[in-house]
Amino acid sequence: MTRWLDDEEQQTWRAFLRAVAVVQSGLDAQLQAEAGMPHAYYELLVRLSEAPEGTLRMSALAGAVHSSRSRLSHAVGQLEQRGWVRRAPCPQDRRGQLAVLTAEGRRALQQAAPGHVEAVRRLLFDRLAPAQVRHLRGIAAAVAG
Amino acid sequence: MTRWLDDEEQQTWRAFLRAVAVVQSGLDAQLQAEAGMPHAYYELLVRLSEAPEGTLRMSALAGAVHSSRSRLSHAVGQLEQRGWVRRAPCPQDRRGQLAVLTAEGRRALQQAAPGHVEAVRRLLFDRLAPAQVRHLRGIAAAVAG
DNA sequence: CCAAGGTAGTTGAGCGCTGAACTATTCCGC
DNA sequence: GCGGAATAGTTCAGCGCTCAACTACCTTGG
Repeated sequence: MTRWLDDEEQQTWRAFLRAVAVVQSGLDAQLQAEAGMPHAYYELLVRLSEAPEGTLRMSALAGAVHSSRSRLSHAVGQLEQRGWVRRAPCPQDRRGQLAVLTAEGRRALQQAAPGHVEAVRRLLFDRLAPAQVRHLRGIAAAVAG
Repeated sequence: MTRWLDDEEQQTWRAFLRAVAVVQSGLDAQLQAEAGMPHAYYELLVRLSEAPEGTLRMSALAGAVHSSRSRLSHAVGQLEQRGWVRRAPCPQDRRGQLAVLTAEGRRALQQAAPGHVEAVRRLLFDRLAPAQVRHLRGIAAAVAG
């Protein structure tokens, strides 16, 4: 009944898990060491920095990083404590909150970015041939669904 | 100086992150819901089940799943509390500990496995063409390093 | 209008992980 | 052999996440 994995699939699966672990832990280690933030927080800063006025509704930000509302609320709380983000009431909807990137937050992001990009290259792109990078794009898109 | 990501790399990277998040959260959700354990614990049970006598030195088990000693110690503590693993002193090295899969642990693994494999297929393999699976293997191996 | 249900966001408890001490044992060079 | 370094494993504090309430506000049907 169960469609078990054959040997090749098993190997692919385990290599996949290992690769993901290597990339993620490497990424988190680099950001934590050099910028004092986990990767999830870095992504929040990136999304905010790309938004007009560095501002996004909480729910829009949650959607952008595919995070739960709860997680985002905790995370923004942390970012706020560090002075990288501030909350503001949403004019159109009094239930809503805006997350606003502060100047200090933008500075923190700019300082973190080069090391982060370097890590992304070192951990992922530099290890792949150009054809593999092309393939990865399609694979990732298909899996992301 | 910094080798920034071009548009295509950016898209690949974000798709990769998203794909990984989908697979991991889907996997964890399935195991948590149907077997009451996180994926990391499932992997420990798998590695133990593959070892002779269902037994491995703590450090060997840590190596097998690429886990820190600290993390493993906590995890085995949990598995022990659930009766799925027991600890035993290591005869050759009095510093050492053996993690031993119990009959109950093996049963828990057998019950969890079909649903887990189904999730792996649904989240990863079913979304990829055969050629993509072949490519993924090489990519994952290269990144796992 | 206004009550019922949906939506936005927060909060609190508990879990798993990390990194840094800490203990106990073994290994190694003199 | 013996004293110092390395190794095995545990423990603790703190962090980020999940899940389930909970509050506050908006929307919609009667």
